[in-house]
Amino acid sequence: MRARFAPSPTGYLHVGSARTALFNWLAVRNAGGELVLRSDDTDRERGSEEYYRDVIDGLRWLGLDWDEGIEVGGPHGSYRQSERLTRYGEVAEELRKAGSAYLCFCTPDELSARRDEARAAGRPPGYDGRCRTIEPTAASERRDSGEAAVLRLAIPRPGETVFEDIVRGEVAFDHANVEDFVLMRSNGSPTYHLASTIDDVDFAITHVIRGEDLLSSTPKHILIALAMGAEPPQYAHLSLLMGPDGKKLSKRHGDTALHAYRAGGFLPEAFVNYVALLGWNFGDDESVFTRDEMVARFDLSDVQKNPAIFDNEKLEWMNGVYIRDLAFDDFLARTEPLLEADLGRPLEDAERDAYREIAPLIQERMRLLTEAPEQARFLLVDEVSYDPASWEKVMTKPDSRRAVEAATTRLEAVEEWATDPIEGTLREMLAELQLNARKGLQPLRVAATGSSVSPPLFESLAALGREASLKRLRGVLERL
RNA sequence: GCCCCCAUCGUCCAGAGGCCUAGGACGCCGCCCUUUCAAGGCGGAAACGGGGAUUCGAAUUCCCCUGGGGGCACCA
Repeated sequence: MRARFAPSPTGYLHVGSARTALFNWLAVRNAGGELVLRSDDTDRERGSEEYYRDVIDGLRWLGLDWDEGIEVGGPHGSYRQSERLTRYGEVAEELRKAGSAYLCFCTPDELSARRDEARAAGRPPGYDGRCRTIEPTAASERRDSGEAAVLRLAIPRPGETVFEDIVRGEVAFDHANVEDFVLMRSNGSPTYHLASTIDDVDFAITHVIRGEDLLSSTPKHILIALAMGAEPPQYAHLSLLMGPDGKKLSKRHGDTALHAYRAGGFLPEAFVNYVALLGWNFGDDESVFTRDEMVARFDLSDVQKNPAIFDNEKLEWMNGVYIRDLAFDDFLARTEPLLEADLGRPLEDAERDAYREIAPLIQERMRLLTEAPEQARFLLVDEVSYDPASWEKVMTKPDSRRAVEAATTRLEAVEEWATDPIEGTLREMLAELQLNARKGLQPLRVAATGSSVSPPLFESLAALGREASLKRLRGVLERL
């Protein structure tokens, strides 16, 4: 099996393309075949190097490797279409000479006028084929004398293209609905249909796995391959990803660029696991599984035919599962840089130690890596800023001042500043003041961390250190 | 307008004629645990779009309708 992922660098890699890439990768790895990465960059107006890099970075981040193609090379020469233009020209000329394609001199204005006409009359809006009857030699002469011409494929008429789609089963298109489409533009550049199909043939691609948006273009690609004398590959058309409103996933639904998920604190493993579930299932009612397990069980023919809605909630849940699963060192390696970015400076040794003390507790309660700075910030700043809602909710209660006062006095006397002694001391305080934990401890939490939501209190105080903890308690006393 | 694809809880998937009083996961709602928040445990609400046909028997097969999606460029 040889499959390919062929993004066009006209935008950032978005989650829909990432899923297509993943399914290609899974199919290939399951079959022990090769994955080719090429760049369909024939659109030089919209393409850019920045997008090209973004696609590659995105695939690498997801851990989807390829065996051949851009960046890694391979036996088929350049894998960027912009560098294969002469090849496309050669094939186009061969097709024309063989009579499979013909020159067309209709102007864009004429074409769109006729298209509107046909649409209004309820006929298929495709090109009507009028230049097809022009004598080939006469046509070449007109072109050679400078008249603008495009090259069109002469679709067999009457006719029909039927193929067996791996996910959809048999699909048939009557050629009455397939126009004699353009192969070469009047400026001599190939269209997507031509370039892409030639590449698939030249690179010996056996399986084309792509989005359903290309389903109705498939007869065109099959017909080109056939005209080239090649055997068309097998096709698998994946349903599209939708936004929460059931419409095709797009910028309207927020940032759909893959890099936004990376920046948003998602783990690539979680992202891959979640996306694999969109249109496929692992079996056994399991939804969390490793990459190896996924590869072992993946089968294109099990892929769902209907479109799936991308559910950020479930992705976040899964991300939390993966975060909790991270080895501690790995967790630190992934979150400490975020803390430093948040602080705008490197962590000092003492801060690093403090963070590592409560990091296990933070790890348990995160869904996104980006929450680490929020949870640990109280350890790393001199002055906490009090969350207004938390202050209002907790500090305005009648017992708050007593609790903070009593806690301050008692904590000052704690000999060993560690979780257990702190807890012991504070529990005594609760008993003495006859306060329950909610009333007596929440004020301390807000005082120490600035928020009513934080890692567990005793550990937080221990990690904060005696001086800083007491300073914050006293500071609160002044405000109460 | 024309062509193609699709149709099970709010969402993602199980279900390939009787095992279905339709199963799991996310989310949601209770309860438990608990110093907050999470995590975890237990329980709950929640779906086969409609109509025909085939069959002793349809979520599962066929047809129609409806609904949703995609495509119809000298874009990819």
